[in-house]
Amino acid sequence: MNIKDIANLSGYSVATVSRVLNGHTNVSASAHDKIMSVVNQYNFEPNANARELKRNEKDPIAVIVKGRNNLLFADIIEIIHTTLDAIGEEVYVAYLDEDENEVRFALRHQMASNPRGILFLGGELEYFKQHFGMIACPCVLITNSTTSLSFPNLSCVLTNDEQASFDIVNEIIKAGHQSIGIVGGNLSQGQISARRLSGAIRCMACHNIGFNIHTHYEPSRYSMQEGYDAFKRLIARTPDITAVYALGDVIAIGAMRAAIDSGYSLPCDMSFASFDGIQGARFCVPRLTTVRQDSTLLAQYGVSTLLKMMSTAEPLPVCCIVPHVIQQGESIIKPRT
Amino acid sequence: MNIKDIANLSGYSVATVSRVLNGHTNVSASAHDKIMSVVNQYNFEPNANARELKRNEKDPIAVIVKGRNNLLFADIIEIIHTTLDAIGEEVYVAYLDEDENEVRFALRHQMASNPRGILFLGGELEYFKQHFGMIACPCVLITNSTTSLSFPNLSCVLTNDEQASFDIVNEIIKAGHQSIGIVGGNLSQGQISARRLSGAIRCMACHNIGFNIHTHYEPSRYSMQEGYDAFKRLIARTPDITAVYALGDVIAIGAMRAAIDSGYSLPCDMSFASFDGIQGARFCVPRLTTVRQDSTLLAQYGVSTLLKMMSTAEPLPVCCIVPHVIQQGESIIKPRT
DNA sequence: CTGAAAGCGCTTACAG
DNA sequence: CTGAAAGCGCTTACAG
Repeated sequence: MNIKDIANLSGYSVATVSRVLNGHTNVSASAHDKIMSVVNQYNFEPNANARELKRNEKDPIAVIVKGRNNLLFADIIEIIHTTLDAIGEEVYVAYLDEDENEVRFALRHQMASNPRGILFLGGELEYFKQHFGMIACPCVLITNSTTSLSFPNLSCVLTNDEQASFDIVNEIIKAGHQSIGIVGGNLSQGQISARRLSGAIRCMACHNIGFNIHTHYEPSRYSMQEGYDAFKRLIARTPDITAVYALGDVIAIGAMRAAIDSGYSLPCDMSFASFDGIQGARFCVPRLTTVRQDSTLLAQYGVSTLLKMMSTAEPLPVCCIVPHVIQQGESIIKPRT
Repeated sequence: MNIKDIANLSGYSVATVSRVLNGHTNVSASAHDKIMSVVNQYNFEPNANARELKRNEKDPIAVIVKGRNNLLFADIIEIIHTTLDAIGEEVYVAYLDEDENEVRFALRHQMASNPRGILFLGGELEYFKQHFGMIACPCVLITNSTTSLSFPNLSCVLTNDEQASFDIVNEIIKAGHQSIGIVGGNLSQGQISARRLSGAIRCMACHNIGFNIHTHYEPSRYSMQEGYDAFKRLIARTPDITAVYALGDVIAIGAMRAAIDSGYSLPCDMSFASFDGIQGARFCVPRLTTVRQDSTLLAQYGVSTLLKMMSTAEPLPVCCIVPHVIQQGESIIKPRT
């Protein structure tokens, strides 16, 4: 069943059928009604490949997701889908591993499908620096800053990781803690962990609290299991800490579980704070005090920025900082004296 | 940049370029080398729309996901992606709301894109009964049984929800509980919740334990917040229960939090068991005793079943039951006497 | 308002 | 081994 069949069945030409299908107005009411009746009778949908091949030779908006196990990204993708569905935009989502080169992938995808716009969820700035120049369509990087790059077709929307990290560590310090361990991230790759760490260190410095990265910091990937293991290593090395700041909620959930298994009772013996504000943070025991990244805003600004760029002849790249908010839980209390 | 440009640049015809690009063997080594060198120089990728339009006029495998917030599905999708990527199959994923008609969607998608196969994650049998007859390609429904339908191009892979539910409730009863509340699901739609409930009831009946669905059962959608609320309603109505069986881990996590907020201490005052085996179940406090659905096997059997059907002229629909396993946690202990 | 025709970028018989 | 040509299912000037 194709447009030619519909033409035969309705007694009109394929051109007129095509016009009706695309909502053009220069069609008589009787042609419109006749054609739509047979379209509906057969539940006809035009072939997407042929349509895109002609239309403007542009494919749907692409979403390139870096990392498969990221609950925040999962949230954001859902909202992107909902928003774009609502305005009738198709979405193509590609999931890459954390260490894959997303810009290379985008280049290949551009060749094969010529997307009208690309949303990157997560990204390594080094890759952008090297290869992004060959990307032609408007793009938005969500959760990382591109201001150091200044490509004309690349905007970004993100949380101010450094300041947010400062703010949440401030909560720990306000409660009276002087020896704070930090768990999570990998400083050699991904500037995000580095920014969070640096905000934390700045906050401690402001309060004249010492921080030795060799003894008080322990890296970990963003998973419960790795958070669990990292806490165990940290506490074995530096048992005098009274509070832990985990660079992600999933890390914190693993770390808290490790603390409990190590005989600590929470939050009395050890305070915890973290980053992200995933749903589980509000239901775990104790509830996490965390700094919430607004996934809704990240997604909505990401989409609206991209759409604006797509509809403007001379796109003006922007950098959009989404507000964060301290979400009070029960995981921070005064240290034992 | 298209295949014609590559042809000009290399001095061969588009036909020969196309042959090289598709790995045909009837091409001279010199032509192959020359053409590949310019393809690589420009990082050329053939246009996907034009290619699919010609090739066999078939699009990638489609994955139709019912419900956007399902952690088990998220797991399964990830494995599907990985498996299919590895053999060079493209995947198109569509997320529908829980109450959308996935078979109608598949019909429209078939018209527009003519997929070579469809994987349904979740599905309402009623919709399949009504409209699936018009779907032409091989399909596999994951997490629900299609044996009552007998379409020649529809297989299924699922956990035996009824038996798994029986087994986990048996754990509760073995610990000595006599008054068990059940939280979760919605019996009017989605046979899965009904099967889980019925396995639980059968188990109680086997042990001569009474169960009054009006007092001891409380429905809930599959989310932490709804699990929280449902527990509160249940405990207000039926305070004499000593154990709760939640039909999903996320419901259980919400319900446990509600129990704690109601002044219960866990697991001493109230035992919990649930269904699914998501990652968080191993890190929450107390660790959940749950019956694990094997997302890896569900995904792998789903994919391999689909591929087999796609490669066979006369596909033989199968129903594949994936083993479940009781995952011991700390959430079930003897009731207080 | 409508139709005949060109063309989007590919693949694949067909002929050599 | 290679190329000229047809055709996949659409959309859109162009002409009427």
